[in-house]
Amino acid sequence: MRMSSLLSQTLREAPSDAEISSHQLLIRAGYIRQLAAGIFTSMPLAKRSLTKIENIMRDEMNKISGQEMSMPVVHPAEIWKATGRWEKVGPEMGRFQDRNGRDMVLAMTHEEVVVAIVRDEIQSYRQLPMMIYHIQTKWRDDPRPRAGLIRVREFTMKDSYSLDRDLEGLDQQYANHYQAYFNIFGRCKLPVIAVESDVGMMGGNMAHEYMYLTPVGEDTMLICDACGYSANRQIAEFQKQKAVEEKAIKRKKVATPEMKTITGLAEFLEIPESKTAKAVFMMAVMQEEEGENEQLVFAIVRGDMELNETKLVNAVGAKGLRPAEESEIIASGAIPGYASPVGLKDILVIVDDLIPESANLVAGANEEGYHFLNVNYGRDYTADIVADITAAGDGDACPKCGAAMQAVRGVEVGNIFKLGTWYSEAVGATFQDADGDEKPVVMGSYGIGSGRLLASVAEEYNDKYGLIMPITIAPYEVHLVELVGGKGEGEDVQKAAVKLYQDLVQAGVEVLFDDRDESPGVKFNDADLIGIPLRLTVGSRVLKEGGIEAKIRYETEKQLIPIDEAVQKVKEIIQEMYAEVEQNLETVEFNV
RNA sequence: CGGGGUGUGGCGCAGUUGGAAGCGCGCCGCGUUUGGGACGCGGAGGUCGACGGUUCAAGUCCGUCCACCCCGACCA
Repeated sequence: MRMSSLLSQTLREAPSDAEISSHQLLIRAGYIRQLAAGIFTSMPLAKRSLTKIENIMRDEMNKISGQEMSMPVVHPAEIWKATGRWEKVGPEMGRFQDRNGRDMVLAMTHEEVVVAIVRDEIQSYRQLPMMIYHIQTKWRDDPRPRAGLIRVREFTMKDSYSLDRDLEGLDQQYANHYQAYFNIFGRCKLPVIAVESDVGMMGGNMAHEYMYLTPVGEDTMLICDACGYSANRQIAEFQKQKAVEEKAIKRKKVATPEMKTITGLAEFLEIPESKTAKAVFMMAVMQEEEGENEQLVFAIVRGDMELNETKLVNAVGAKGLRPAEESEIIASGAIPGYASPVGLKDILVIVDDLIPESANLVAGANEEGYHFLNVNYGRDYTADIVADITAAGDGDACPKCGAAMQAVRGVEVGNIFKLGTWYSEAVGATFQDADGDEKPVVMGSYGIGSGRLLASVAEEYNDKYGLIMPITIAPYEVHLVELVGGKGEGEDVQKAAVKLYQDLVQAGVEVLFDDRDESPGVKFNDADLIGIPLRLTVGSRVLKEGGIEAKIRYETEKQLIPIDEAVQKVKEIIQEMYAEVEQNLETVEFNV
């Protein structure tokens, strides 16, 4: 490709609304342009990188017997009503009506289409196991797109779906994906860790997220260096410090005027926050037979700990949660700021499993301006549910080995999910098994967003000059710079550069040829910015020495290559780069 | 949806008490330059986010709305 005709201008300065480096550099280097919040155009450079990423995904999916297909982006609402997600999913789903007034959906994922196909196409166990995938546009109207390509509303995703006779088959396909995903990220040179993640409402029994660890990420993981335990904070467990005190002390009411927060209360009473009980009121959306129903949930955690909403949702079996309004709290008989379950009736109380193990806490007296001292679970009140509902934090003890865990941030670049039979049962996607019984197909779903992967790689590999793209996903393998300056020698340089360009292309090398009439500084800076791993320079200075100059983007040395060996030598360098990536792929252990 | 911020040429920005819309980069033309974002001369490019109001006069003051960014809520 000749740069003189490439649709991509580099920018000396990043747009002011780009804050993180991958966003700034992808914009500055001309890879992407923004159209609206969370909606981006992939310019030719990004498109080439994305195509390479997608081809890596294809390769790895094909290796584990995936069949590529293409499912529609626009769906009739019926298939979403069939699984109940038409109602379940909120405004995140794009909905519109066609000209005949029929409800339509913009695809945010493709389980519905998969089960619709499976229902019609899979009749026999002889057709299973099977794995299908596609690389397709998704629309999720995220309330807060951010950080360039890290979190967008429209994106392309490789999503695959495993279909099996039984759970053993699912386990196998899940394990296949577990490894294939490490291969995909490894081939893109993106370091990731797999962490256990929330399975949510889908009846699945296992899910993992692939996290690229970076401070710009918005998920928090707890990882244990000692034993390797790692989990998303949403579900991370930890060992809690139990109290050793006697519980016998008598309950006592004290005046605590204007002390509505735990911090204020602890200061006022001169006690640590761990000696208080924090009351959190949530409205839980419960799925009842005749539809949804909201119920007030009174959650109690120790004052120094944080409620984990995901754990709470799972513990009470709710569809979702929202903070309760003050009026809803008052209607229950509790006083906001001074609430406790002591003396309250007809309210769903759920306490963290540490609470029964704690002694003599300060809790609200359900009276404006008063708290109780020495409140004890069991004696003063009981709960409907006792469960782990607090969030693990940095330094908390590992649930497996007890060592202090680290809280780290990351970007979720992929996930794998054992769905089970939830979807197939919902729509009657069944097959006849060898024993003659009609059984629901057992499913798994697996996803990787290609744009987010590109952005993560850009975030990981850059310096003050620009991007440093791995050879496997760089838009081109070689950035050829011609320096046609000088007096009288320009023609020779140009001839040599054009010939080298043509020879390289002929030899199958992907070359971005900077043939523009620009100064050397501009060309070198643009080359650094775009971040193609190998840069070749043809200029009169080195040409006189009978060669061209080669520089690897992430190294400082340059080397002179005799011009008649250039094609061969370049191919060798490139091969080495590819080989280095392949060598570093890891086989991971996966224990189902 | 709550809190904060920003909207002036493609990008980055300035614009004073309301009084003729500017600068740098980029872009076009000519010339000189040519190994790390060259220089000279001459140009093009703007409904100042939108609408309404105040005023003799609005980029500037007032109101409403919109868009984008950041934090939070949210994230099959």
